[in-house]
Amino acid sequence: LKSHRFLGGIIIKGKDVITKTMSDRKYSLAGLPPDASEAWRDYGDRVVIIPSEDFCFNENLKYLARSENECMYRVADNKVYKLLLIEGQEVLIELSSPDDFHMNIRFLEDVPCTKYMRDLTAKYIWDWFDLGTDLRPFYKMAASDPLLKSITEKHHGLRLIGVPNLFEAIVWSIVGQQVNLTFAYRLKRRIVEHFGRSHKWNGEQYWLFPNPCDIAAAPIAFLRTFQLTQRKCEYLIEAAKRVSEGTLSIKALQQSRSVREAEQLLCATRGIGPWSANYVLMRCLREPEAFPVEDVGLQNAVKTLLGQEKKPTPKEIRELGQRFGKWKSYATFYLWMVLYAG
DNA sequence: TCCCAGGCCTCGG
DNA sequence: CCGAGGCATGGG
Repeated sequence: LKSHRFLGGIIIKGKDVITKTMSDRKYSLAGLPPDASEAWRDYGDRVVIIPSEDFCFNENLKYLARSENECMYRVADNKVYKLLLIEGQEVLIELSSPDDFHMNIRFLEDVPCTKYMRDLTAKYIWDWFDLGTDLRPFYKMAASDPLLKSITEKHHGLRLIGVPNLFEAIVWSIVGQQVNLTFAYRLKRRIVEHFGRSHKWNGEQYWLFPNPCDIAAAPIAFLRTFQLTQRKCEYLIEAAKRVSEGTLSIKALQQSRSVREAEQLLCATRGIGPWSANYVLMRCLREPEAFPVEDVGLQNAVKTLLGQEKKPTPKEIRELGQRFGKWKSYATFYLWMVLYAG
């Protein structure tokens, strides 16, 4: 298993000077926790994840259940169901928690026959829930921040749920531009249900996200029938080409020398602007300083919390970001909860 | 009908 | 470099 990490550096963004301190992150996207034997226990037919502290399964469930139209997993009866592709093999899992802290991974249908496969599955979940991050410094910062204090207390134990698949993160960021979320989920579902692989279990269908090459080869006219605009069709196809060619990859982004450079790499693809780039860096690359300033959800959350009439301007949001330091992405994620959970 | 939606691109200064 | 305007499309 490879271990990746961003490199540190200084980046200049507008008038802001941000000091990068990424190397202090304990584990990253493809890194195992320091001691896997302490992070989960393998019981053969199931695996029990043992998070580090500051984890509350139910808070994460609230985020996962935010939309009825989400097609990449299913939340029902306080359990999460998801189809994974591990080493080319389909693995259907059920996630539950007996005590709101530990997570049980149950393998539905075929139990992976090797411990290696079960370890990779556990690691996927570990990464998906960002269990390698020590949230204590964030909570310490948030406790004295008027904007974050109440929501971080209310949703204590919420993790920044990731989108581990780069292509999925990019597609979602393009599809979600300038349309309401209900519609965006519908668009994504149409794409996934046409181009993706699925597996039926117990009367429900579970989907893998489509391969970029299939979307790269799709005619625009056909994508248009999903009610995507002409522009978005072009953007999706272009992005799909770059991901399938390898021009855009997790590795390339991780090898960027700064967040700024990673942002520029993403923005080099037509249709990916500052919002999409930061969204992808936040959800897929887990860049702590990623900050989607243009995000209307973020703006509305701040507006609500401050009880203002008008949405804050991007400039005001950027100023807020200053005091979030290297926790901008986490602050954003928690602020979003204002919209889902009231 | 009108405004809004988890923006991006182009183009004129 | 920046700001305004156009783009497209469904939801409420």
